[in-house]
Amino acid sequence: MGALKYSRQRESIIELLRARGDHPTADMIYESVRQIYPNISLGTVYRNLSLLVNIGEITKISTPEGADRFDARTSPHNHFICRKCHNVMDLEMENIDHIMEKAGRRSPGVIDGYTVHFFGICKECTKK
Amino acid sequence: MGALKYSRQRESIIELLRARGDHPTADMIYESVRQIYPNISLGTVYRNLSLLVNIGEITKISTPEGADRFDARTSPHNHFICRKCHNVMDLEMENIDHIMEKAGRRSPGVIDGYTVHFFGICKECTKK
DNA sequence: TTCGTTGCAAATGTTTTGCACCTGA
DNA sequence: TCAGGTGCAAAACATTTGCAACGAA
Repeated sequence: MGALKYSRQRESIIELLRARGDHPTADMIYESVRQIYPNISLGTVYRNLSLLVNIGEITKISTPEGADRFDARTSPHNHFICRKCHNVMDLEMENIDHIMEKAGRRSPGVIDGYTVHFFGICKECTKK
Repeated sequence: MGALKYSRQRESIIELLRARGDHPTADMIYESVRQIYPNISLGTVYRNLSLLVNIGEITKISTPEGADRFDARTSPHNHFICRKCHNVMDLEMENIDHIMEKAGRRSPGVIDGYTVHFFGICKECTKK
């Protein structure tokens, strides 16, 4: 593949993702960026998101419900997913990288990473 | 919702899932069950899988690549996912439920479960 | 000029659903 | 009998891709 070239669309996507601290879907990002570049297409959003994930600039979060989420925070951290509203939230907790070593002992392959999703009902949904 | 009624299709799906120890997609299950009930439809497979997941008879595994996988093994265990062939494999390892307590301390909601996916290259793919 | 990028639309892959008929209890 | 289950096909989603035009280097 060739060298990356600047694109205001891509820049805008990554900036937006950094500005909002949450974990929007491609479509949510599309709707947001559209307020600045009304002509941007959903395809461009998907193309750039996938490119940014590939170069490690952002992270993709796949959940059992609905579309994939994207995260500008690349430092390792875990997520809480609400079973009711399906929102994905950051989870501040001490490092648990030791589980990788435990998993590696009888693993069917060499482990180079992991993701943990914690499930439950979020505070907002508990109120209702 | 009303009471469950016996159906040979559902029975066949769950038996098949228990027989093969792997984690097939809905379509793989469809193709397998079709050898016994050639008239079964993909819709029926999806409907039953989702029903079985809801009553806790089986488990659904969502991965970043491709269709969801299904697992007849309901006792808690973790999975290894190959970044190359995207196969999902069981991972025998000591219990790490303690991470739930750690996560719960500053969680944005009450945690009632979690899933861990370990990533890497499986033994088969390493050979190639 | 070159080649990555974009907008648009069509295509793909996965999963859900409406409906008329079938079947277990 | 009758509510749940099924097959079929269409619909609903989420995501990818072909292509001609555009734009950064």
